Amino acid sequence: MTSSPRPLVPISKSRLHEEIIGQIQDRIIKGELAPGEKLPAERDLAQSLGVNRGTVREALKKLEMLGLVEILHGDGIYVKNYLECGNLELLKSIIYSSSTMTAGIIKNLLELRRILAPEMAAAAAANRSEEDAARMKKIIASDEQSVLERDLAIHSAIARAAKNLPYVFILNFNNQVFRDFGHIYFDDAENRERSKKFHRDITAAIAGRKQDEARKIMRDVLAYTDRKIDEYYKIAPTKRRAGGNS
Amino acid sequence: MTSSPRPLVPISKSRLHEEIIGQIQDRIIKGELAPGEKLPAERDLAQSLGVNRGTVREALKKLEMLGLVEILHGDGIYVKNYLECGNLELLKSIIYSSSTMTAGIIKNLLELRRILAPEMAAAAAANRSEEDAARMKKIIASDEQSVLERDLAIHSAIARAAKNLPYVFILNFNNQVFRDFGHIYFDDAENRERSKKFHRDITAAIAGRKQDEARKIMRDVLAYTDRKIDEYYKIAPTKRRAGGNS
DNA sequence: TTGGTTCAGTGGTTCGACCAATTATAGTAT
DNA sequence: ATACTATAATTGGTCGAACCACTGAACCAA
Repeated sequence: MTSSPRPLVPISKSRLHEEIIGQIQDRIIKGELAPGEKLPAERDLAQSLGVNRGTVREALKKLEMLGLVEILHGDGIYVKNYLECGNLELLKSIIYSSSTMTAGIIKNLLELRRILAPEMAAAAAANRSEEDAARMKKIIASDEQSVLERDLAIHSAIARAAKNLPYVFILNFNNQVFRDFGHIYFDDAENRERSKKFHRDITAAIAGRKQDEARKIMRDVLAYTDRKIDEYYKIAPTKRRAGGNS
Repeated sequence: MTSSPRPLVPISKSRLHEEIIGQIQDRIIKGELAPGEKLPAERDLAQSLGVNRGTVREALKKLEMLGLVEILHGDGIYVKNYLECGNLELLKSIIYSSSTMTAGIIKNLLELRRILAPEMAAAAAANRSEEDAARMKKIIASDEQSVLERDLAIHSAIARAAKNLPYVFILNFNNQVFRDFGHIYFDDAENRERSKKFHRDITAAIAGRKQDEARKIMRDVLAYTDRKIDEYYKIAPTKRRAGGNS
């Protein structure tokens, strides 16, 4: 109740080609379209969907960039094995589309974070610039945003301070997911206070270049948050719509 | 020298819109196009580039999926801050485009792998199915592929056995990069033998559900390989073309 | 069997037109 | 002068038809 702004609605901006992407993507992820399978020709797809060929092409361009299909000039369009691609954007689609997997994948993400984040916090303490420290202090000082947003910002700042670009990308992906599921943790007032303290402590440790302390602070806070989130999913394993298929 | 077949040529398939993507992407990554900046209208871009508007649109659709631009109906096209997106596909573009950053990012990737892989190996030992064990044994039995390919396959199999989908995606990304840079390590005959032994040992540990052993084997082998690769970059820090800008 | 040719199918690109959403502008009422 | 409204201009979204470039398969010739 306290403050669950939930930024209104995503709103599907119409955009026909997005609809086409969704349809094909779903069929691939559900396994209806097997890897290696050949899709109908663009002209046939356009006719089947009742849209213009150019619109189909725009959708296919996005699907190709996602790593779901491979387009071969003069040959055809083939379904790729999405498990063999390394596109996290696609993983996000899977998380948000199949509610049966969501809880499991969230747990997986938390596990990865529990392993990586403490080490990256230590790296941040070692590699931080003055600008990094200033950025973190500014975040904990601002009282405007929600605690959730500040938490995401702090983690992002730590990633930048660690000077590990791939980790920045992974962390950003994590944040994009946690922004939508973080309310599980931040709806509780005590948890919010605990986070604020964490923000101050980790900022002080990194600003003070104390690697071991930063690592320990991060490890402890994640152990706590993960336990809380785990309890939530244990209590309400599937509070979502029933009637889903396998 | 042993066996560098170099399968002739990949050949760039032209594809006009790919060229457009490259141009805009480069300008954004180089900072010539700042985040928030508005791009020319599609019609103007088409005229400037001397191509059709539909072609420009296909390029923009891919750039949007990459997370480099944001397209607003009736408004315009805006450059996004790519550091705030979580798209690893984009990271790959950065690795392959700016040779000045490549070595550093490779080191970053190795660091992440050194942290994650041992834990995931332990998780694989805990969660593996019979199918996972069989897959790994099949890989080490096949004598057809190169050691590099077998190494990538083993790591991929471990990731799948760990039952952590996000890690599968991250690992696949790693593999895509290491497939192009792995020769740094696998050109050496002794290293190749060492890898073969590692494949056997880690497979046995995971098949035997020995978590601690799997973790240790993975940690040890990565400590060795990373040291070798680090030596390479120390000896030949920039063996590439000179004259690059900052 | 080998190599070259033809041909149908498919993706790639182009042109021109119109629809839909946003923004800027001018105008009106208060 | 201000605030609201209607209009026009700008921009992305879709459409339709046509042609180019590449691929694969069938066919033919050496």
